[in-house]
Amino acid sequence: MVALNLVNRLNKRKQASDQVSELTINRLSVYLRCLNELDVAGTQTISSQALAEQFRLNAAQIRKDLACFGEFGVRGVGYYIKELRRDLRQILGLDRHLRVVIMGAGNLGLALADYPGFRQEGFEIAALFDAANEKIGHESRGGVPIYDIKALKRLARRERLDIAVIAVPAPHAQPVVDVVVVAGIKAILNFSPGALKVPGDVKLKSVDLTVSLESLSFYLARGKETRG
Amino acid sequence: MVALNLVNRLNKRKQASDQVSELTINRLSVYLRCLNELDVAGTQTISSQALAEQFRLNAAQIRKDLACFGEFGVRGVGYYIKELRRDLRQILGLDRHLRVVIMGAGNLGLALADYPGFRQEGFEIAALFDAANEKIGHESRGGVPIYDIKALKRLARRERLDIAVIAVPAPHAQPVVDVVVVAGIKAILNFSPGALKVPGDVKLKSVDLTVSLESLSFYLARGKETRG
DNA sequence: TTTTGTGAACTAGTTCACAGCT
DNA sequence: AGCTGTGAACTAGTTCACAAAA
Repeated sequence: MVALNLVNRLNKRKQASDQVSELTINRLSVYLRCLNELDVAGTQTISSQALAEQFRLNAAQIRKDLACFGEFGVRGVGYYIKELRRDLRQILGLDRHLRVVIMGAGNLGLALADYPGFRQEGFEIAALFDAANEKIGHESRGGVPIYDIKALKRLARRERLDIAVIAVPAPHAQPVVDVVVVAGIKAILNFSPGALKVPGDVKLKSVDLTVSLESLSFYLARGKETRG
Repeated sequence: MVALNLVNRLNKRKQASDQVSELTINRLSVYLRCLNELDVAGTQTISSQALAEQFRLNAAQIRKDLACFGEFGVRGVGYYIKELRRDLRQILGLDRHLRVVIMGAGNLGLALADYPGFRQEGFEIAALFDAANEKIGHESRGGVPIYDIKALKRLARRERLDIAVIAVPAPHAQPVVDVVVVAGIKAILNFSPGALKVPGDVKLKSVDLTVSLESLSFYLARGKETRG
């Protein structure tokens, strides 16, 4: 009976082509983290209302976000945490092992290689790549090996590499991205400032630390003005 | 004559209370970086159209963004790069020295402390703070000193600290943020996953690396489906 | 003529409110 | 009774298109 319900729900799942917003995807990831915590705490079910209160969000928003992918709730009850957790992991593609490489074995690259948050949810930091001879052959504190950037294409051919993280200085970012693209990697998380060009079939996501800091600066300047 | 025009423009500047969107602020920071590059390259003026082409953005968008703060362009000409650069720096509050502290002297905190992008545009990494005795008294490779987190309040009283960067493990994030808030710091850049609570007069900006990676994972899973 | 600044039109995203299950 | 799923209403953000200025 439960099994049949599950099949029904999965069948109802909407087509991928519906074009889901990036904001929705980001929130699914947030919901998943919350569900993980609730699951560990032993909670069985949660309503969209209760979940919304966790991050001062609107309950309808959560329901709409989930509705992009099917019907996961039970009216009068809410969502079964274990079930929704499993469904979200599947939607986000976390039900398989994902191999990540980090381009640039400088301070930032090395820190990201050993960042515990990346290890969770099935991500594996497979390797670091750098152009500097003195770094090649060594490894991060956490044991991630550092290879020559020239070896990326070879490694990518030998084993599947899913995501590349760009942690090289700004002037090298575009050439390094080009190497990543040629190696056939289809998803890039970029930490270097400035715009990068990638082909249409490559998903690029950028985290711009300078922009983040400068926007905080704006609110500081603005705040003073308002209060003054 | 030029001086008079400048005064006119600044007088026209709209009130801060207009409530400018965060997206606009982020873009201003992007425009500024572009203007810096153009200025170094010796370019004198640029039209919103030409600027828009740099990051496949709409020209009207740029003009609207700027219009939130006044009239900076010259019809038939475009924008004088040096002038607009100076105006944007002022709007973003970058015309003064900003002091940044980093909470957490782990891999990530140490990497951020020496990150060259932060040094630009007037940001100074004043100190790292950690709770681990064996770290206190040492410094980052780049020479940023590591202090005891208990000393934050004292330091904040002695010298102005503008922005705190949270680079501690997730379970410590909220308590550390509380310490930062008590020390009177009004802007926080958070790298730890999960929601944090701050009072209304503190501006919190979060960069969630797990969410970024998981959203890339979604597009990988989705892409396969579409192509398959 | 060129290009800004901006109202109007459009598009995307959020919230409301309620029918319909359980 | 309680809570989901969703159309309708609303709000925010983007793009168009053109009058006005240099």
